[in-house]
Amino acid sequence: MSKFRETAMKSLSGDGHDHVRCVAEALQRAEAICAARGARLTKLRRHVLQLIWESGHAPIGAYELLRRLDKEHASAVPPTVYRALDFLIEQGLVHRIESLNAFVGCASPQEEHVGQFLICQSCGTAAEMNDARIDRAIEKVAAELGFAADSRVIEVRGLCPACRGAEA
Amino acid sequence: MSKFRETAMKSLSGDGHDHVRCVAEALQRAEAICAARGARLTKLRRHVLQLIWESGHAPIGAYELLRRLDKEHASAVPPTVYRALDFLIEQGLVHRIESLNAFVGCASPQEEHVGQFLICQSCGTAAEMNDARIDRAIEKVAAELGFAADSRVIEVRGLCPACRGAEA
DNA sequence: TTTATGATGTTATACTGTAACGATAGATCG
DNA sequence: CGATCTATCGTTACAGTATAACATCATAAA
Repeated sequence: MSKFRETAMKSLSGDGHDHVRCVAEALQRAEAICAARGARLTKLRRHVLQLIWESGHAPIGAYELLRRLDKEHASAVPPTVYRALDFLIEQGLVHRIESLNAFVGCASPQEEHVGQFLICQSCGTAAEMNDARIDRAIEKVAAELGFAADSRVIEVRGLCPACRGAEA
Repeated sequence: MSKFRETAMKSLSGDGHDHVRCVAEALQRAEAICAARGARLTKLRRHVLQLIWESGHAPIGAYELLRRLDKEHASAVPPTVYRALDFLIEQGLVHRIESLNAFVGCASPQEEHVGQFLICQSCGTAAEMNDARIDRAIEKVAAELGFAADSRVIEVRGLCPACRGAEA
């Protein structure tokens, strides 16, 4: 498996990635984290998180989540899903992709980190880099300008290894 | 003037920045660039660009532009302003700030560059870094993962030097 | 001057996100 | 256990962002 795929823990049949298991593990991690913090991962929130992970490492929009949620949760409306998203983001279980107005499961919710994403323009997969070198470079330049950096949005678009290969 | 201010060419009265002149120069640059390319900087497009620059280095939303445009351009509706923005972005005269759904004039439209922004959470000013070190760091990490980087969204939020000082 | 193209006008609508308030269910404490 | 308090969720309404589709107009090229 390529490093990108490993990083993205990508599914898409074959390639050694068992996405059913990947989703299950993500949900288990979430349960454990929330339990440890006394945060309430309710049925609804868990369901939204599951739908996000089932999207297969590709960011998914709030209204698409709503459509999928609706099948088992008739009363779902926009605030329903946005409130769940607010909670999940607050707990670090989900990241928002600004350039897509979409949401993706966090690959390592235990660790503090800003989200740094590689987003494939062909297959839609978003992989987290979370590389300290990028962070340091930004911090350095900001400091040179006297700017106190806080949160960051780092979203790189391009082609993942698999899609690069497929293009040739 | 701080490096940040120099970078942002910020206005806000005093501090040595003549924003009226700054706007005029930005429009002149735009005229020259479009003329050289055979691109048509029409009255409408020029007006939108002017409104963006008059916003004073703080990103401005499409609907706010629309409201301001309306005063001298009664027929303006959303497509009017979005089409003008499409043109201006295509010509590299304006950047879109993804995390704000807003638009800001490009500080150096002559040079090819991805937009790298420092955005002050207090005063709203957006300064372009456009630093090759950040670019290289991202390129390197992406390459290690086998990812072919294309466009980037780099938006750092925090406090500019002036607002840091004011907080103390 | 005709014609082709690009720019704008116009209407309608899709997509994204939030405010505000009421109802409910879980936790907490006497 | 029952009262109370608070977080969660239900519900309605609406605000904000963006585009599709087609008509009309203006400019540049032939």
